[in-house]
Amino acid sequence: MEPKNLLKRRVLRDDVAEYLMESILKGELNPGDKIIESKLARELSISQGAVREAIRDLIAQGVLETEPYKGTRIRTLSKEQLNDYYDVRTEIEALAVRWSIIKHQSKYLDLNFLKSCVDSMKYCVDNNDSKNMRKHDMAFHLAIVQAAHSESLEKAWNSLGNYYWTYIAVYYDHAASLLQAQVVKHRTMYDAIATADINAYANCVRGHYFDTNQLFPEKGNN
Amino acid sequence: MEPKNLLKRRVLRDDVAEYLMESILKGELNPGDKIIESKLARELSISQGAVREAIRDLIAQGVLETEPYKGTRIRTLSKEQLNDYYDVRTEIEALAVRWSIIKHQSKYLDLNFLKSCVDSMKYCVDNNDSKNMRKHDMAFHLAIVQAAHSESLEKAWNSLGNYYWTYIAVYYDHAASLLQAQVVKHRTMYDAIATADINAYANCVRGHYFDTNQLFPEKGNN
DNA sequence: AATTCATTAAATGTTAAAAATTTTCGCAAA
DNA sequence: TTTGCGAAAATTTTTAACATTTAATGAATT
Repeated sequence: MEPKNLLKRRVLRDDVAEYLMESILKGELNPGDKIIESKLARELSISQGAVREAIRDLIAQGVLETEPYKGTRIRTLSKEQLNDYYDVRTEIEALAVRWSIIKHQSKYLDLNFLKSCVDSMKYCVDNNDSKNMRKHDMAFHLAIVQAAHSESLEKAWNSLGNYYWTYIAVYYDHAASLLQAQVVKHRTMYDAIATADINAYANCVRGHYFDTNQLFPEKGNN
Repeated sequence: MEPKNLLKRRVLRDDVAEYLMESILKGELNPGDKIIESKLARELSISQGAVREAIRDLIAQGVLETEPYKGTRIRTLSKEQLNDYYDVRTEIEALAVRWSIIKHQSKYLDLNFLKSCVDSMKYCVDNNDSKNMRKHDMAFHLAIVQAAHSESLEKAWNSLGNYYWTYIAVYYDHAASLLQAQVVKHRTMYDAIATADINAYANCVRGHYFDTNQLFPEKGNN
């Protein structure tokens, strides 16, 4: 047995970061919006320092962006940047599948869990619960990345701000038909992994482009 | 013309982070060593808050690691972790070369600069200047990653803490013969890129393992 | 009308000190 | 010798106040 840290101590910055993420995911905060340290600190009845630390962490996760003395904003990506993001994420996940199969003989690949994720996604779509749908979506992809059993690969993947962007994409475009298509696509991914067909997985996961013009209609600056 | 930020404002945390990196690179701080905020703050005659922010940034870059209320240490990697790190880095750089050639027709690939990096590396090796040798080494690899013209890919690459680990590997093993071999290897990489031979590059850059048992001899805890 | 320049308010960066937690160390008991 | 307890010291976390910078406003000037 590995002596893992079962219970991690939580510090204030973790709560703030979580609160911010929730606000974003609930749509209360949108890409481009400014985050004012002092205001947020007052709102949560804590000090400015804790907020600053949370902000710094979210910047590292690719969710926020900042410039000295200018303030912090929720990161916005142009359509080119968003497609670039998906390209990189796709390559990393494809690599994860390859390694999980080739390097570790699928030792860390929990097919049952992956299947349950897809099933849950379908359930959520049928019940129009797009929020939880995204959670299962993320769980699916995270499980794949972790199956590669590579700390560095997981680090690289996390630096992309997946949790955020995966949500954003759906937030702006939650047509039921598209969600259904997502489920189908994930089922295909699952099949590819289950049969250890690395090429099939790569092909499936690639070419996953959004009509980002539709996602981010041009609008005035704040 | 793109309205880029030519001059970025510097804040204290940047100076602190730089100071810490220098200390590490000079060998004054070693993997596993603890960093005490209050002591460092006194040493630099600044407040503890600024140190904390710098630490948070270096954690994101994979250089430091921390646990709530327990403090911060310079990250140590087991030999398995170090090899894993190189595996991931290698894949990302190979991908960068592929994209720089296929997606952008080598538009952002500055062959002259790459060549100058290799030449500088050779010069440093001949003059036994391993420190600057590493700088040119890093410049070489960074240029390759940037040639892919992918913001997300560069982000992922940066999250690995390359600057730090590249140095560490050499710090512990600076046999001249090994440095010479490094130059040869980089020349081979350059040739592969110059002739747009993606496979050759991938083959060359792969299998770049260190004898990490030698690099990190077992020793007692601090 | 457009531009420059002081003034001012708001936000970020920085410092310093209090509060909370962990670590250390002495000492008694098994 | 080892183990366990408790107080003191060291360190991290959190707070609160202060300093600096930016952005906006408006008067003065060209």
